Amino acid sequence: MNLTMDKIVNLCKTRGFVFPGSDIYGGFANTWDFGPIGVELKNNIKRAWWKRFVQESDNTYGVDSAILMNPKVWEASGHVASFSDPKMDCKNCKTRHRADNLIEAYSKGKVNAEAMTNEGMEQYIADNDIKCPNCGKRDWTPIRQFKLMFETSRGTIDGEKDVIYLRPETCQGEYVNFLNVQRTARAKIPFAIAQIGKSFRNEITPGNFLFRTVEFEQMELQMFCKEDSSMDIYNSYKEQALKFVQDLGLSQDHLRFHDHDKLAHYAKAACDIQYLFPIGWQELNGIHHRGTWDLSRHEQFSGKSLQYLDPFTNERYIPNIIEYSIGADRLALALLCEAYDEELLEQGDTRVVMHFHPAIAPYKVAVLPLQKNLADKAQEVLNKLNKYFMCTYDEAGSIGKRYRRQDEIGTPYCVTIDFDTLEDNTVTIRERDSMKQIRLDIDKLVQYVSEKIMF
RNA sequence: GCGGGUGUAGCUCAAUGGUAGAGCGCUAGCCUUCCAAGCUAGUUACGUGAGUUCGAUUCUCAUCACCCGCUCCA
Repeated sequence: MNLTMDKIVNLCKTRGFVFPGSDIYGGFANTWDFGPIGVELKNNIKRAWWKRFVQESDNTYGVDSAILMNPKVWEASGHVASFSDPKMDCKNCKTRHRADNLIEAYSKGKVNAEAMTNEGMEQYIADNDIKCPNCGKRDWTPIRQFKLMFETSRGTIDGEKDVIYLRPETCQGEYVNFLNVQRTARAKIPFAIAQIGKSFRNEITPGNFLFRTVEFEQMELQMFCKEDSSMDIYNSYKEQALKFVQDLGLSQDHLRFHDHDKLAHYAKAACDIQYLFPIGWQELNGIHHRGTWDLSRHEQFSGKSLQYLDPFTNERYIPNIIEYSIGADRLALALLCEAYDEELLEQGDTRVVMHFHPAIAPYKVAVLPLQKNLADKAQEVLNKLNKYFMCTYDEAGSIGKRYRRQDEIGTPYCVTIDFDTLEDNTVTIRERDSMKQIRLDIDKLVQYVSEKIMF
């Protein structure tokens, strides 16, 4: 099977995983709305991540910080200064380039373009006759800034508004709460703060369905540690991050580490886990050794001490930070791609089966009366099961057709009520992947399914 | 923002200067005791605006939206 993004998008739209944002207005570029089964999938993914990294960890604490933060946070983080790129277009071949990259490439890194003004960069490019790397001509537009943070304003009186920003990353919410969490949780280093939440980036060229969107959800944690153990922790998170996505069902063949050779100015080490999407190898998550940069900057900009007092040695220090961050939407996309399977049928047709791990499948159980006159009993069973997990019900069409409907959205179990059910209180439970059927007492269903869907 | 492309039922596609059809899907009914049955009925569309024309879904222009490149990295 040749898996394309189109197939995934199509399935998502027709079955109700994901719809184009603002659909009835013709859409709104690079926004997507999760539909009835998409929201279940995504919630299950978030729950699985939280369970693995917060619930089952003895030193990780959650927060849910505000999206809108004091603008000084973004000055401290460097986003106000650097999160807007100086871009120039080549008028000849219509390609776009970053002025600072052009200068640094030309000078082989000897000139620090980040320290230059836009006018300075334009002048430098003119003086040195820097040409378009694509077509070789020098026919540039002036530099324009592309602001990567969404701006909004606070204050109801026009003209007296303060510019504030939609957060471009969630981690600052952990950094500013570092001591709050440490104190109230009585946490000792090493410990981590985790968060799941939305971030916003005014990307120039987003795209590829859920892969890059202007509004996206991050699942990330910041581990605060001593410098001497920081590399061990960094490496440990690489392994944990890989195991997590493998446990969710991503195959080993579709995953690889990608260590960065070019590091951000604050980073001591950085590594991605890449997934083989239909569009090629792309980043799924990142693990970054951020050193003391973030907390030092916040100390500097806030004027508050962010030092940790080690209760064993009585030394005070700013901890190192290891960041582990994964995109929830991006992971959902990877899992949709991984689960997607087309089965060849006799007439040469195909049908789609989604092989989700049961823990992330939108519906765990579909309750199906063999015939419509068994609907009452089926409803009774449904009402028992949906106290424990997400279920669906279907009585329309033949039983085979209904099994296929469920296969197409990845429901792992179908429970069929037949006439024997009325006599002996048993049902047929049919498993998606094996298509095996067993007979089970109704009162044992909850336990049976619970064990199977455990993550 | 720039260049190219696209726009007809929920989906996949047709046809046409005289306002549109199919398959799939979906809904209801009949039938049916475990993997796409059958029969009957029903369901829904020309992105928006202007121009040419007696008349535009079709031609022209504009506009909007989306897709693909130029970017970046959760």
